[in-house]
Amino acid sequence: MSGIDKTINEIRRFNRFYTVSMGFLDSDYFDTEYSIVETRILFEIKTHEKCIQSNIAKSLHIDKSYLSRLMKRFYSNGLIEKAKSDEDKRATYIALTEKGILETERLITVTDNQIRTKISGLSSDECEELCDALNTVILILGKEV
Amino acid sequence: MSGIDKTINEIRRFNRFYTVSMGFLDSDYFDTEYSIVETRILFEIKTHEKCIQSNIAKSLHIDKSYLSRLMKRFYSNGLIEKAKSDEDKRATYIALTEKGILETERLITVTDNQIRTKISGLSSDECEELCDALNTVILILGKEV
DNA sequence: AGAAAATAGTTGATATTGTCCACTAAATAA
DNA sequence: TTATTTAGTGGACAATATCAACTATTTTCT
Repeated sequence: MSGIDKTINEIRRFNRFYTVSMGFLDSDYFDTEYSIVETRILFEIKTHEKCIQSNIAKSLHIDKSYLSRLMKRFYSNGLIEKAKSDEDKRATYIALTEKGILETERLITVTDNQIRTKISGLSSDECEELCDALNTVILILGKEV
Repeated sequence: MSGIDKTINEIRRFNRFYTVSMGFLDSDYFDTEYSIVETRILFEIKTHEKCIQSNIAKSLHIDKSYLSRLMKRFYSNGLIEKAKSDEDKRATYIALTEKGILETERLITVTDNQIRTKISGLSSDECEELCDALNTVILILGKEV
């Protein structure tokens, strides 16, 4: 078996482990009112200036019409505000409202606590080793994308 | 910030990266006729002797009624066969049929190839480093579950 | 042994999530 | 200037998932 094949197997094994371990399969695992995708979108808006829908759709690989509807809901729930772009009259800049910021931060806290529970038994050496390992994966795979 | 907090942040960062990178957000990314969960179930059946539904439901964290319906579909599509358990008359042993085995193997090949594409640019050193890192994550987090 | 609780699995009803296509309006390329 | 691409919306619908109620066993507990 070549190095590539070995790596593919390892990635598969990791994916089986990690998706279950983090609860990506059971979509209400992070027991908030928001789905994983919604959480990710809110985070995306929070961390990007002059955020427009098509960029979110591209970076998260989600359907633009689906995103449009989710945005509509965020808007009616008062989580986001819109501002017409001057540079491009088709586009709308999206930003979190005060309420949206609070809500997103609450969401982050909740999921942080869920992660905290998972790793509560780790020693600081293990924490460091884990961080290094995760970072290594990002560095290596990140070059590929 | 404590080591734990740093680790939580790193896990969040990793999750953001990895879910997008592997396409877990865009559910048709692995462009097969099967969802991620379905693929996982078929794999679970393939790798376990005397497989029963409640075990699958537990290990993948999915709803038993939902699983029941998916199984029904696998059955009508001729992917699985059932055998009454003698030890427990409530339970049914599930196994892949010949067709189910072929189908699952095809599925594995397809997803393998998708992973292969992602990592095609890696050197063998990078492959090894990646494997080590993934394995480290499993070892450290695996103790916790 | 017998009552109570737990487990395996199914089904109805329904909610949530996501897709596909067609469309308008504006921007960019030819 | 015509053609193509891009930003975003909405209708119609399909796929995915949840919840509660139910039967039939099995296990637990006294």
